[in-house]
Amino acid sequence: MSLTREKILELGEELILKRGYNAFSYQDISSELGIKNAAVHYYFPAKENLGTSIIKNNILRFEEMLDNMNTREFDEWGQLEAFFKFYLKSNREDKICILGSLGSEFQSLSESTKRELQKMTGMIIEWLSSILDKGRNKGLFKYIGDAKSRALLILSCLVAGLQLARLMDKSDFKAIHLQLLDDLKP
Amino acid sequence: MSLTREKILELGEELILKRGYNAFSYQDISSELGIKNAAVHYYFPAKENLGTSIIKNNILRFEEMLDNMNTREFDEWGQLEAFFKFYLKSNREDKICILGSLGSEFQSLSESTKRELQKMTGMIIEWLSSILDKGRNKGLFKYIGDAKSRALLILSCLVAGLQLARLMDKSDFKAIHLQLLDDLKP
DNA sequence: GTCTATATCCGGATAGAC
DNA sequence: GTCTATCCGGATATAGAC
Repeated sequence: MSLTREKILELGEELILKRGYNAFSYQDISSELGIKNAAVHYYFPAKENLGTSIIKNNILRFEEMLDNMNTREFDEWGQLEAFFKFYLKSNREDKICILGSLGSEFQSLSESTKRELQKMTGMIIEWLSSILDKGRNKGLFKYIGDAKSRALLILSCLVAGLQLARLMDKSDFKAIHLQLLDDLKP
Repeated sequence: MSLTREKILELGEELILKRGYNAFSYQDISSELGIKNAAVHYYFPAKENLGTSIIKNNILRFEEMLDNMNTREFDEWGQLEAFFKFYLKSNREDKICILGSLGSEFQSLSESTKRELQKMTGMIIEWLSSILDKGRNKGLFKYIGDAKSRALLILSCLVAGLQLARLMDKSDFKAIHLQLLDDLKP
């Protein structure tokens, strides 16, 4: 694993979350890292390769988080809170969620990037549905309707919550976050 | 009011909602309308003028909707449903909400476009808060917490609901929509 | 693995004719 | 109000040297 490659992935992701996929260039990355344009192309021949790799990276980190929570035997509340923590951190750093960022530019993405984004979104919805379901069965959560619909609602709140809060006032995300928690309490 | 100008505004908005602000060019517009690049620049000298004007247009349409609802004396449920209808229509047309589209690319927008977007978002949140508040006082709605937090939550659901539904499955937006309604029922 | 150099193309924008 | 023509800069991408 090359360090430069890691740095490119990290910076590329930051640019997507802060400015958007179509608003950054390889020059933005190379100048920031003190390398040349061509060096970035060495690792990621085309921009779509970089985009797709960034999503793959996010999938890996998501899976690591799940492993970690399984190891530590988090209950469903704990798992949900751990997930929310990512969003709270993003909010602090003026970053939005990658699902919302790339989702907004979806029609302009390459086919491989689209597929990877769909894969990641599907994984998150599936996981969220499952813990909402298990948690309700245990009496930890209370909500109306089926688990998948509730997962979609909660994920939507988080995704656009970051977008709106960055636009208006960061404390708005706190408000949304608290409402989500309160709504789930039995 | 020039017809060409109207067409540019309309098409520009469609491109923002379908592909994203940074993913369309003046060429996209001129070729589609059968005119030349320079003609678009005649109406909107710089792209940021077009972006800002599109938001101003959206604000006007929002105000018209409010007037219309006042004239017809819609109650709070009726007003909320009319608002939701816009989103259901967008979902059908593979468009997302302009707040989410431009919000995702916020950091890359010009200052005037940013300001206009903030203005529009503020107006919507304020209006939504007020009908949620009035409706609850009348016993039409039921929800936990203050009206503004609830408005932020609902708006977030709608905004990212469209993003996620376009990405995954259009019927996902239906599910979110129904959950929102059910949650508000007394 | 990173560089220089370059090719190619595209996007935003303007000047001036009609 | 729309056109032709053009400029400039920037973005993606590649070839080949080191």
